[in-house]
Amino acid sequence: MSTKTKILDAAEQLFAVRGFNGTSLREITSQAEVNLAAVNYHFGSKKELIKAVMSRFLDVLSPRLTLALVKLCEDETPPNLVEVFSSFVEPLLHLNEVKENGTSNFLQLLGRGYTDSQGFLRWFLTTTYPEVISSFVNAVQKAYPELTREEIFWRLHFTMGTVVFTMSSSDALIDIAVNDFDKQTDISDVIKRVIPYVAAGVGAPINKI
Amino acid sequence: MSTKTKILDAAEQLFAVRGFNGTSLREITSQAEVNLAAVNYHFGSKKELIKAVMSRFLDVLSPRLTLALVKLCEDETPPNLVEVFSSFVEPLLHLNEVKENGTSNFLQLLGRGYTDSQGFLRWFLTTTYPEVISSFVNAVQKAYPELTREEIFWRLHFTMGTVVFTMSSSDALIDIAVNDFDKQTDISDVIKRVIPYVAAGVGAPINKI
DNA sequence: GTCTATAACTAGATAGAC
DNA sequence: GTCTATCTAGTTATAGAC
Repeated sequence: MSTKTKILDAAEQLFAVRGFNGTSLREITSQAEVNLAAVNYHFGSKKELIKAVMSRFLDVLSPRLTLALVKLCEDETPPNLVEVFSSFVEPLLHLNEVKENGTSNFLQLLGRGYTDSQGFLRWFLTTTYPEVISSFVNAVQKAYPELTREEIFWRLHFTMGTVVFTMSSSDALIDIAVNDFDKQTDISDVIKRVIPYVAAGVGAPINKI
Repeated sequence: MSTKTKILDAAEQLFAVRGFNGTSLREITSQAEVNLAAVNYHFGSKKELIKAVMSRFLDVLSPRLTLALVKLCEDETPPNLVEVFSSFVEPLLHLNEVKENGTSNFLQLLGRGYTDSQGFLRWFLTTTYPEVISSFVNAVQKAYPELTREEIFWRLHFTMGTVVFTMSSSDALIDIAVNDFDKQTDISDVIKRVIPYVAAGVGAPINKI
């Protein structure tokens, strides 16, 4: 296993748990059992390392997810919102096959990236992987044509919040669920629970304000 | 204006924008125009300062919100979910009268607190202000009795995510909305938009998994 | 490519003069 | 209560030997 990969793996796990700001290069390199200077040799800076960690997931997820959404829209009959959000399940869970804990790590990182580091990750995501977002907006518009683009904008951000926040604290939530309700739960259960919630939210009646 | 208040005001604003980890005591004291050592003199540590900033809001919000929720549940007819979530509006907007930008700052801080600092704020909130949470769970249960406690647990966390995430990036979202849709928007508009979303989410049909 | 050593800087906290 | 000065420990990043 190369030094580069060792760094990426350690960074991924630590970033997910402690956030980007909360993780030092020293912690990463000591967990990876490589030299501190290796990060700067291989990635140039901490910011570039963050991008590399995210890209490793996004390069796998983005085409799969875009394809699923485009395919759904090709049907004669328009999709419903539960179907739109269900399109995320396979591409997201596929990350578990690429990497141990891939799905959970990725979603937690996404959550971190939106609140740590003043929106730099939002910028990176929207400029580097815009096709995911546009195919998603497209699918929602087909499923619920009465929604204005403005209303879609807001509701997609609410959805992003729901998912990202839930996932960034999913470990704690799963712990609580196991203790309080004595139910074994994992990340795919959480995903299945969140789909009806966000589908209903996006599909809520339009409120004139 | 006392040194203590000057520190609280500066910390509140900086924490909201940059997060707790992302704000140094030096930034706070220099914006407050007080001496660095004053923070430790008045609050003891950065952690205690964070608690003090949050408590200033929670001491006002908590009784008002609890009262509104309890009152709603006293009616003969059970409340609907839109009414439950609408109960939050007045107590939240009231924070604007206590402090300039109070509502927005508080909600942003709440968002920060859930992702920064490994759940220490979650612990602080649930142990110090438990009556808000229990009166909320109670109201939801009255509005939608078919929901199991476990399902309520999950959906309330999804809701927390929606609100907290939206609010922690509300400045950026409002900017985008103003630019892309040419619509003046403020925090109370965002709150009004989010209510139908979360009400529909919590009220979603139950999915057997 | 990988290492040691260290530069250059920032963090939170505190002792002690006033 | 408020100040300066300083401590200790942490940070990212890099120069240069191997």
